Amino acid sequence: MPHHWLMKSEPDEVSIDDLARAPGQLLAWTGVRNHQARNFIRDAMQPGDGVLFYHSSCAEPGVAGLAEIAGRARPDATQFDPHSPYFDARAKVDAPRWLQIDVRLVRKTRLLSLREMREAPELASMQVLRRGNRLSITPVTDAEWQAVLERLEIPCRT
DNA sequence: GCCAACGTTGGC
DNA sequence: GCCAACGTTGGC
Repeated sequence: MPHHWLMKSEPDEVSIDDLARAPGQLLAWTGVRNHQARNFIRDAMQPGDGVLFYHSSCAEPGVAGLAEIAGRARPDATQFDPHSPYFDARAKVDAPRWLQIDVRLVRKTRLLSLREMREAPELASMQVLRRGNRLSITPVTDAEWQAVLERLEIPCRT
């Protein structure tokens, strides 16, 4: 049973256009430093899972495109890099603490703004919209996924 | 294990 | 820049 996800990225760091320009339109999703989000990568994400690529902490927050999980979880390389802002001194190569996973662009979409998402009754219970939510990766239900695609006027995949 | 202090997230 | 909300840290 495939899952769907919403993954937040600050466009100043990695935007939907960065993903579109990447070789193979594929990027490793690194820098997750929250246990719950990491556990989604480790335990639940499967190749082919749908991803709502969400721009956060920016002038126009919202869903900026569709992507898909493109590989398996593996140790996040940035945890071992002393020059990375995501360096974790407690992580060891033989005992990694954090995971990354590849994400491939499906298509860029119009921006489905946070405001529009909040106004959509079908999206009212989305985890990402819940008060106080700070998780950078949240599950998206089938119904929410369909509703987002409808709002973006994109035919649903089978 | 408790909990105050502090840091981070992220919309506005 | 503000601030609510939440996570993490570290003394006890």
